[in-house]
Amino acid sequence: MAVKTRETGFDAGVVRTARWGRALAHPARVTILTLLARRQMCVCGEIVDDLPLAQSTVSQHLRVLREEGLIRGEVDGTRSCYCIDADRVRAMMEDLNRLGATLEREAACGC
Amino acid sequence: MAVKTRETGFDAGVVRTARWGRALAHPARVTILTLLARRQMCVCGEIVDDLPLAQSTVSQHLRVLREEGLIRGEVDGTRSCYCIDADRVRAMMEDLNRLGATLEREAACGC
DNA sequence: ATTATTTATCGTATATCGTCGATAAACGAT
DNA sequence: ATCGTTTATCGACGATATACGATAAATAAT
Repeated sequence: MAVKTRETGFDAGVVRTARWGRALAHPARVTILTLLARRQMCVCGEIVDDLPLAQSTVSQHLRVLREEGLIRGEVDGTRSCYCIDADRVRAMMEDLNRLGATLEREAACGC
Repeated sequence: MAVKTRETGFDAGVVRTARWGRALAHPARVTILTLLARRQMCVCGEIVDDLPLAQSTVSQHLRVLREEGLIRGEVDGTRSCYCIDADRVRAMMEDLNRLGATLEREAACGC
């Protein structure tokens, strides 16, 4: 604890949690994740059909999720095949639950 | 399920989850929440002292958290007293854990 | 070989976010 | 009444985020 990142002055763990938040901060990205979970198989461009967004925009959101490690992509011929990275999802949920536990612990306040 | 918001075309539950993500998407806001949890009492401007940001900026982040309902504020004389809204935090964690459960359920994929 | 399909990236436009200083409002203290 | 303290809001500005169309690259299909 109390490890601050030099640039921002924020606790490193807090920064990590905030990055998870940012990854989930757009409905398109949450939708993509649930979509990839629903179909057991890695889906590719069908994601575009299920979203009210242009193909290039969906590709951007996929990139964000990929950069955070929540999904992995593989090229399969002309199409791309994405799937959830279970380990990273678990890591994310651990961080988020750690925050939740911290917040709920002493939530009894006189306000 | 399958309730879409008219404006965006996204599932309503997904939009709600994304809003939680957005609330947590900045280190300052995560810090504020943990700070309010650490001190049992509602703290006010001491938050500013613990953050590497200007007072007005902190006030903005407080506003975001307030708008999402995660914290509540009360004016006490010349100072403002904030504290965590335990119910909303619980609601947030429920939503996030629901997402987590969905994502981890069928994470076994051939990729 | 040509054509069609799929997807990532580029360029760009717009909107939202993050930040600060300045200011105003409310209150306590003198 | 005046002054200091605290905090929310405003205005401005740069930085990100979001969105789209166009394009390029790679492959499949003819």
